[in-house]
Amino acid sequence: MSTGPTPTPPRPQGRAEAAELTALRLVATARRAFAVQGFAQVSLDALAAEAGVTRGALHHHFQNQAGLFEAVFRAVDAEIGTELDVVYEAQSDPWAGMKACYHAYLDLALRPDRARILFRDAPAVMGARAMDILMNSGFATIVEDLADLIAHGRLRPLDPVATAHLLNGAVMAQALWLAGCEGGTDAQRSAAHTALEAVFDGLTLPPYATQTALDVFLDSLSEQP
Amino acid sequence: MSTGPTPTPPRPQGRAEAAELTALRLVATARRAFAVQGFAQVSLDALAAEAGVTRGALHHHFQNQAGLFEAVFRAVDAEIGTELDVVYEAQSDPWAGMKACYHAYLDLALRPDRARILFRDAPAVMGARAMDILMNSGFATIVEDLADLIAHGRLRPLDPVATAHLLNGAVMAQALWLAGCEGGTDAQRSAAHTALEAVFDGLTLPPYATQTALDVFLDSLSEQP
DNA sequence: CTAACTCACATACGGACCGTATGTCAACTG
DNA sequence: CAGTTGACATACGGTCCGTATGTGAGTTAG
Repeated sequence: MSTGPTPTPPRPQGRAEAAELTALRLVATARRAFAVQGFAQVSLDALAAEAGVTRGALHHHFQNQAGLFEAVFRAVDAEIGTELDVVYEAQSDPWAGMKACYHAYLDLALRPDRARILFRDAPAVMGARAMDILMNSGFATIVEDLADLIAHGRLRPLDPVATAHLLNGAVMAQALWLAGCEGGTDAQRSAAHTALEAVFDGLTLPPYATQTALDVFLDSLSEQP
Repeated sequence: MSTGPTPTPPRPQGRAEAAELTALRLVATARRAFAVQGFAQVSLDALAAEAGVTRGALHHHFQNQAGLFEAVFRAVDAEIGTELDVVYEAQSDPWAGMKACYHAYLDLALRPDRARILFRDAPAVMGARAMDILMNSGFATIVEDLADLIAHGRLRPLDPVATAHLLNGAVMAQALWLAGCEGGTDAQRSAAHTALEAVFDGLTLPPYATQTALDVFLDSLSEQP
């Protein structure tokens, strides 16, 4: 067999692989353009030229500008998902892992190259589907983990599905709000994290639910205007 | 003087009044169009025709489509402001009045003919200025009232400006989130109100800060999925 | 091995739409 | 009453998008 055909051919690149590459190149180029210029300011002509193809190729892979945007949107969402997997694995405790993921989501999703796409343009371009997609990313996993935590007595006996909606809604609200303020000030971002921590405290069993995080946050308001 | 010229002439309508009328007509027509079709789907040709003028008149009053949108945006924001004044006056207690205003803001701003303009299209069209304008609507008044409440011992000794930012940010985050979900379900809306009430509880002095509202909300999650 | 077929992509076309530049006529002013 | 201002209409140029059609390389069947 010597240097026989590898299971993943590296060079030959049949027609299908080449097509997928151009689609990926278009998505990558579009992502950069959408992030810095915004959806409405991006010209498909310029975009295709920058990607080294014509608009014909673009319309072959994506129905229209909104379709291309949705592909970019899903790519960014998926990318955050894989990064969150790393965050989760780094924590030994499942409850700590879940909390770390929500905190990390705020930072990861609000990165300048992502915030505009996810939270500023997506609602206008995709409507309610935008938030639906973001909310349901890894939703099933969250529900499972919550059910486990509740079953093991780590959390109050809440409905896992409703609680997952609550947590996702809370973090999404903070993200939308901060994205609308150009990422927000450092104080605003830390306030969002503290508010999130307060929600987590509320989910734990009574001995842990002291609402200390919210108190600390409110007290800090007295000092730094 | 008999029937001399009234201070607000009802009929004659000089050139200035007529011009203002057409501008108002354009804003009113645009508001309806933006609310139902969304910014990007509105044609200025059709808009001007529906208002009974040409696009030349439109561009005489507004620089471009974004300028017209911003006029509509500010009109909606101002309209909510006057409605909130009524809500505030209906409450005898200043703290109750402030709380009622924030709760009312959620309902008033999320009305179907307003939510899309304020929270879905505005961030894409106007950028960060959108949230800036909404945040600063009546901001000075809120700060004054908070300072009074704190001085009279109704609230914890917090910085009024920072607290006003906190409250406005909280209600704006809830509104943005619900607007992204097509107004949200009834359960989501009541959850937003409950979360808001929890923040209010946290601002009151220790004897009142029992976080009961959040507890009630969390307990309710166990029953209705 | 070759001929037919498929498909990724390019080219060409028609049309909607926007912003500006220019024209016009009524209302105001000295 | 003549000059000026300003509100609005008309006309034009240009950008951009979506589709329809053409083409040539890659794939497959016989």
